[in-house]
Amino acid sequence: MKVTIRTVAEQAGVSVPTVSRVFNSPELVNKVTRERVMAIADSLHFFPNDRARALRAPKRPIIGVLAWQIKDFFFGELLSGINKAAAREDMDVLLFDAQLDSKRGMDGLVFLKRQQSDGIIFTSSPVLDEYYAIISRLHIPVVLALTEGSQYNLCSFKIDDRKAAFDAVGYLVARGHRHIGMISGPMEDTIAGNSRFSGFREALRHYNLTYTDEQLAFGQYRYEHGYAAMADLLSHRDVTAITAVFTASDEMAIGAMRCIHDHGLRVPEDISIIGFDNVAVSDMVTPKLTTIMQPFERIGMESVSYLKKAWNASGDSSSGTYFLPHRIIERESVATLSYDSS
Amino acid sequence: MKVTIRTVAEQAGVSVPTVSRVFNSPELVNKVTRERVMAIADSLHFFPNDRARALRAPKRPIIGVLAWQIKDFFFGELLSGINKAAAREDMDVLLFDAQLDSKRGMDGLVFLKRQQSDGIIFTSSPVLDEYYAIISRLHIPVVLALTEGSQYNLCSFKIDDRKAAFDAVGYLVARGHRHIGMISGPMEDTIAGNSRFSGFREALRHYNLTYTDEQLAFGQYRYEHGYAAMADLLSHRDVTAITAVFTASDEMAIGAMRCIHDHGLRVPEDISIIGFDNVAVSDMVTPKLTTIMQPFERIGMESVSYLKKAWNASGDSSSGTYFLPHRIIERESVATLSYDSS
DNA sequence: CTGAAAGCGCTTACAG
DNA sequence: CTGAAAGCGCTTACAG
Repeated sequence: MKVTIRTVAEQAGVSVPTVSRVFNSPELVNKVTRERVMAIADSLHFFPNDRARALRAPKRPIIGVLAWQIKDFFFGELLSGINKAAAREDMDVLLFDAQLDSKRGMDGLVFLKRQQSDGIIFTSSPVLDEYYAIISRLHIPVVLALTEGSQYNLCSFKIDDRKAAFDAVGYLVARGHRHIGMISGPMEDTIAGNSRFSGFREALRHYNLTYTDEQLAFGQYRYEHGYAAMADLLSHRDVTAITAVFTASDEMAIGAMRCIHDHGLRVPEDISIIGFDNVAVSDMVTPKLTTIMQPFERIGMESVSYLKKAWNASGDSSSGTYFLPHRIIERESVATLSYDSS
Repeated sequence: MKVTIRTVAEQAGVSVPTVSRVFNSPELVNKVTRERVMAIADSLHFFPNDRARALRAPKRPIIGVLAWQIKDFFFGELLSGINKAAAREDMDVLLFDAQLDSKRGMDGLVFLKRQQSDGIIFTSSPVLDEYYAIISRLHIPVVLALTEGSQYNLCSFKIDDRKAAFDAVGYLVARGHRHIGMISGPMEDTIAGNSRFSGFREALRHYNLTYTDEQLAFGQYRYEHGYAAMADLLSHRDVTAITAVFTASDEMAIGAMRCIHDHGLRVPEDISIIGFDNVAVSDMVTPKLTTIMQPFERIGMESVSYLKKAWNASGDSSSGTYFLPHRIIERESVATLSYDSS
């Protein structure tokens, strides 16, 4: 029933090594034999077992990817970058979806290792001590994408979240906004939460803008959280007088825009919104969302290059955080205020 | 450098089989030995090679998934369903991204097979003869998700696209629309293109509505295609008098809504739109999109169950197309017309 | 309870 | 040009 290299050898009346050679170094085998073997292999629908082969022969490198949640809007773009780079470099990629469950994430790390990954790309979720405990025993290079772990001496590729947040506020200020609110991620999230908030806070100070707690609301990055947080912000508008809101994710920005709409106000005429991510949908909503672009595909590709370098440097791979350039994508959700309104 | 079961055995002063037992049937080995081996394995950071193991022992089934384009909005949901079901059933999943390239798709099929997939879920792209030529030699069950291949005797899980399109028109008619346009996928696409158009056409006949070529425009499912197609439809509005448009994908529907907006018209007051898919974003745009829901996660899960059944039935797996129920999700993009407007 | 032997499907020196 | 032998990392009867 099961057809292996051996079945082919028997049918063709040659030895197993000969069949192997037909597939791996055809030039070493006599033309007639080769063609006979090929024909037999074909008629038997033989496919070599790549896993058995990998046991003996040097194999294509395998990149393991740990996804925090595969459904995330940006994950597809990140993975797409990983896949493109891997295809170009003749590597295979193995994916594991943690489904937002950190226990499952830890299992995933072990799974990827046991499946012979030669390196791992760990995405988006903050590195916890429990994760690092595992990572450090893996003895294969691990690179972080869209998250950071400098305290563990891990290398990561991301944008400078703090600076990007600072720039978002700067953009708003340049357009005349002086009262700016923020919808932030949770502070426990050191990357997309805390550091984006810090950049925001720093910018307010830098530009000498007022700040009170009523200018801030929180959400877990999803649409409905953005909606609820905006409702909160709107309820304090009499005291805060905000004319613009910076949001820690595009999805929350879109929720916020809807909330504004439902309150009978308009974006950007009454309130301006600037998002964060530049996921594909931010260009599909009306008004189109002005936002901070994260180069997801590029981050995926850089992560792959890093792993490749780490293998060659075998052992002492450089650590540190590599900031890839972010950029402001100007679209339709931010209005320019005339000066006398400040 | 490389630590295998053998390294552990040597360090622990036991044989290789004993180490193997410690990991696979710990109850068979003496407690002290077991604990010593565990300790050594731990200190050496030993992880068993699951691929070598699979060569000898009965392994967890592997499901290969061929994605047509991983970035597609709905693919994440489909894959999420596959992953959940696979995790529950103790199966592993292997993913290959064709990146819209049918040559790469064919390579992917072979890749998945050679990597020892026990079954394959083939997604979304129509089955071509070249694909089937490969599929038929794989000798493992292949199930289609969101596409169809009854001419090849393949089993598939999807919704009844034709019926769903018919229902979309029915919904519009029930709300008083008599002049209905469509933005269709390409006719060469037998699933999302041709069959949805057929359902549309049939419904027009069934409800006795007029039809001319000017009521139809085409696009490749993306936002910009929807936009362009809508511009086309709008340019003939003086003759077609359409008050509603049925669209073959949500993404095109969203593009169409933007086009209407840019022409100074409003959805749904001036033109109603009904989409197809119910991807996550259709609930995030304004107006929220009324659309046909495809149960992506469920389709993913059913595909997994099918493969499981096919393995047990070993050999003669049932073929045929299984239609999962679609549903109309009523949101904000369709207006109810008063009768005298018809 | 533990080890020696055989083997999973393949590859790669080594002879001839 | 081709085969016999050894081995990749592991597991599983079979003895003892």
